[in-house]
Amino acid sequence: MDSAWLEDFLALVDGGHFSRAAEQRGITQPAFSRRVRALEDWVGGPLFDRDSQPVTLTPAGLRFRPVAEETLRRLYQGREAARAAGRAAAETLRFAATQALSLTFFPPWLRALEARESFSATVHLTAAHMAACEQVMLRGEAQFLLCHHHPAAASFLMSEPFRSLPVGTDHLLPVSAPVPGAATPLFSPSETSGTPVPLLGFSGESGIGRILAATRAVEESGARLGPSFTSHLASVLVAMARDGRGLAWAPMSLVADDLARGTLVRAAGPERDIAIEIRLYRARARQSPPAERLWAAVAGGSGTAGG
Amino acid sequence: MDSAWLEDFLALVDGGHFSRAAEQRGITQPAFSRRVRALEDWVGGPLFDRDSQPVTLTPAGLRFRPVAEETLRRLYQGREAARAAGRAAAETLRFAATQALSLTFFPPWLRALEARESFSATVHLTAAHMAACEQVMLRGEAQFLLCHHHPAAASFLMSEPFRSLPVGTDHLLPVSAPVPGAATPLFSPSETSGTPVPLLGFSGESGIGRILAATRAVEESGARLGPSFTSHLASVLVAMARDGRGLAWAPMSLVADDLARGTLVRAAGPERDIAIEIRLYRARARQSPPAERLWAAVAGGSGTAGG
DNA sequence: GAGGCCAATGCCGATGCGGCATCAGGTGAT
DNA sequence: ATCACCTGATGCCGCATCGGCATTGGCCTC
Repeated sequence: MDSAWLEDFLALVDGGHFSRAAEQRGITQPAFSRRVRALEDWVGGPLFDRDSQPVTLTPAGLRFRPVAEETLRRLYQGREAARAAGRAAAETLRFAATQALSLTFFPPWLRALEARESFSATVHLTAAHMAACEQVMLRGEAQFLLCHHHPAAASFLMSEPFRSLPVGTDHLLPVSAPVPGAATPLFSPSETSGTPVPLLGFSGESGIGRILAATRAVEESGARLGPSFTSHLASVLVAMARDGRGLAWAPMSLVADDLARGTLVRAAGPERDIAIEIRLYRARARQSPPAERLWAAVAGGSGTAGG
Repeated sequence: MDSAWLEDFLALVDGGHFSRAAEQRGITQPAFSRRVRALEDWVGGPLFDRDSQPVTLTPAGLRFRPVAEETLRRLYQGREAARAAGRAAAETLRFAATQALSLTFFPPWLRALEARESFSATVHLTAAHMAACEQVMLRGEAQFLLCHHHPAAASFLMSEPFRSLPVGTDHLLPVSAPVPGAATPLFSPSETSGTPVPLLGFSGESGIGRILAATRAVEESGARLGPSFTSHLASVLVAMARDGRGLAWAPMSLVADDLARGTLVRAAGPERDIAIEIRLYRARARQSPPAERLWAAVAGGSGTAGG
């Protein structure tokens, strides 16, 4: 059943004459006649009484008329809706970001970018731990991934089908709640007393955890550390540290406020800070125009492209 | 837009694989692939993400899915409804009958026919005056016409494209209200007193009027008659006569009750009665099966066919 | 009875569709 | 790492179908 047949049908109902309706539909009268016949064959009975002038609808045709009208209306309406949905999806910028960056870095970074380049696209952000973010990127569910990067921590994101740009810098540093009333840490890697320092550690899915493991930062701190709690969520570990539950390595972006307010203090000197980058990753394959515009804006505005 | 494309679309949504959906749809995978592509071209954007296994819907496809489902449902539903409408119309027996026969003759005649032949078809009856009935037959809006017939009253119904069967006999007779308290007519054609007898006459559209005109019954009655009221409706004239307003020629079928009850009396002796037939007319052209069955039943059960 | 209008039909050429064979990308097993 | 297999896409070809043209046949009007 060709939807053109329905248009033909309505044109004939409207015009009342095969030849006039055919002209309106832009085909010859014989072709038009055959298409009407085809529709009648499909329905299974005559729709028009050709014996009267102008041609009139049979009972079957009378019943079929609203069907044809509604079907066409729904079809064209549906097509428009699908197009709109496709367009909206194409213009949506889909980000993935690790949770730490979603909370602190992403909002002002996006705002600055929007202010500078006046993006109007809608934005979708998937906040997850690093392993989940990588899966999202692999499945193409996000166009961009914002995460921490350290040369020692390998990832397939550094491989051929992906590219990245640096968009900021950060530090990983050990923090702890302060000793009550003082500015000295409750726990510190340099402690040598009997009980091990309780460590608030990252589980394997975490990007920061990978960096810490790769740089052997914990081991090299020289501390006797006992894992007391693990999470893949930096903010959870920070909350635990704030509560005096142990020592945690956290990104500066996440604990700057706490350090300023004194609710957390450095547990080691700045010389032990691990410098890390914040990078924006994308698949090398061509993305949607809005995504490409964003990439160009990031590349042009903030740093040099990297592989 | 071919509705088959919508079926293909839903099959692919369901199956998740081009090759499996193609098999289900009874075509090869390449052809199926092209038809899906054709639908996508028509919609104006991709509906499936072919990179995932099984293939998944894009946002546009997700939006289009209910459209495809509803469109197909409405289309098939509408087709069935149209078929049913056509079938019902084809199985409806459409009669036209003059009003006098609609009221008295038609109901018991149809009941007897149904009892004898066990028809189940629905019946439509158009009751109108003779001229309107003829138009109905000419336009094919009725398959059968039930009316009075007299050889002297010509009609195109006696011409080649029509056939007829006698289904009963009747008489036209002059009637009048009785003289109060007696069984003699208030008005009679044999009256010779000064004032003319008021005539309740048929207008030209009436079949009975034509017969009376053709047989010159009124003139040959020898009465001095003054037209006082005309109608194309026999029952109206009878009601007027019952009210003592004059003399009317009426079919026996219509006034038998009145004569039995004495609310009307004969205004002339039975020797002046005009014998008429009740005939069933049809177009010679082949009619619907139920109509042909009815015709055969009438022809076989009650009389001999006529031209 | 002739002419005009209307829809149906026969015929032909071009377009398009489907099938076959093949290609290309990705995955899993050895 | 390689091969086998499964996925969907594509080039090619034959055939069915569709549309246009010319014509027929029916009906109405003048």
